[in-house]
Amino acid sequence: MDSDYTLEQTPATRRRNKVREAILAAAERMFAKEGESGLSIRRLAEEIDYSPSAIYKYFGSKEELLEELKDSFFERLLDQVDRVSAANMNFHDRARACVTTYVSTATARPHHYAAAFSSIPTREELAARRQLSWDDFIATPKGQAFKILVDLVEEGQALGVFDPALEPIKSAKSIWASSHGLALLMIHMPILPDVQPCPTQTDGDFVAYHADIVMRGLAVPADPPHKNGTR
Amino acid sequence: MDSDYTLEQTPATRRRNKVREAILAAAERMFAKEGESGLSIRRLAEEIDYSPSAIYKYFGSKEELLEELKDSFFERLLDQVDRVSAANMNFHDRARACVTTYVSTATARPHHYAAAFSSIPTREELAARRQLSWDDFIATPKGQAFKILVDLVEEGQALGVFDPALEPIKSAKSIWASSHGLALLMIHMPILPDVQPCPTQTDGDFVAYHADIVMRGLAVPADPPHKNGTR
DNA sequence: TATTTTAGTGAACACTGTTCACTTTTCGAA
DNA sequence: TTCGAAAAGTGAACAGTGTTCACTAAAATA
Repeated sequence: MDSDYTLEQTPATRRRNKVREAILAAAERMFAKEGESGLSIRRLAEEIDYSPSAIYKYFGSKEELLEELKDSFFERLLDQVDRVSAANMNFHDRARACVTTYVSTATARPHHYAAAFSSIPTREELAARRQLSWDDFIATPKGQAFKILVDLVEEGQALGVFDPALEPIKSAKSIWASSHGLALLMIHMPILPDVQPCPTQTDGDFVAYHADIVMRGLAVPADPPHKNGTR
Repeated sequence: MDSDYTLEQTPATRRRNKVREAILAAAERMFAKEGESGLSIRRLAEEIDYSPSAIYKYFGSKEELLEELKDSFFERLLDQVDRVSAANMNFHDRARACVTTYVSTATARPHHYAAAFSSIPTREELAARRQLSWDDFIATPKGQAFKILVDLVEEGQALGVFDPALEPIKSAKSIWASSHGLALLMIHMPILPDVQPCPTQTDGDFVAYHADIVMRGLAVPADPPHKNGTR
């Protein structure tokens, strides 16, 4: 136990943190380039001139290490979107910017983003997670990202831009799904944008295009929902 | 080489196909339950009472085997959506059903769907894929799925339901992104639907809700795009 | 200075996908 | 039917993985 404030690090802990950071930096580099399969503990150890078992003095397992990479990435992502959501723009541009920022930050580090949503919970894990309350969820990074969207929808409704009949939480989930989907489609199927006959279109443009369509989906409808269009 | 029609299988090839199917069936079972990490060649061999090396007489590699599982899943998925897209319903319901069918088929086999979009192409692979033409793309299963959406958008525009100013290909990509995103969000973050204060909402309901919002995004807009909503 | 805690290592374990020389079985033609 | 070739299947081995653990060397503490 440290006797006084632990804020001032002893040389020992400073050295230790330095090694830890070196491990993380090398892991980050390898992971960004080759993804989870390209990051092996042994190659990582070789990269930083340590023995493989040394890494286990800093991280409990490879999964823990990866978790840290993913988490810090998602926090960067959250930070970017948070900043944009508080920017000084008119509502439409701001809302669109939230989506485009999210997608472009995600696609800038494809392996990180894909890995951040890679785990498929089992039945038991699912049951366990059901326990956590709304407040607990909102405290997690992903919960905070979600809250940004909920607030955005509510603001849009207050401004009369979004349909007041929509439920903010559901709408936020819809926006997230649409953004998430575009990001992953661009990551895993980057052919799509280029197959179109008019190759003047770039990736970034389509992201904005998609964002606008998403916004339009929440807008005040033209008239009572169509019931025509029968075959 | 076979002298006559190869349609009538010899006992040898029939036996061979039987073993091949047995391998695929066991692999399918293991993969559906535990995903890619839970499917090992050795455990698979044990499951069907063969030696690990025997499997390599039927599949060039584990990746090839997985490819076959993923492909056949995606073809089932495509088939489902294709059937729905040709069903006898009014346009709105049919379009919505395409999305909901896609999502629920995807989430019914989470590991399959996630794996079908798991590969992240490298620079070189990307350059290679850029070569393939629109016609080549449309011939692939994913291209066919995409084409269903393009046709759907064009039909909606012809019916006056969708905004004629939208480009069908871009709109189709937008729909796919939104559907893809919801499917993966439900697979990887199944907490989301349940955190809402009103727990009467079930998963399936939200899929339809989301599908409706997606449709609204393509609908004829209420009036010339809003320019208000300034902060 | 003596002792205890920490940092780091090398060898081992239990896995993995994959290959290859080898045996056994099956099949088609002489 | 017999003989040779092709196919089916195997066991051992290789190279790789994550992880553990007894062990040494160094640093921090008393």
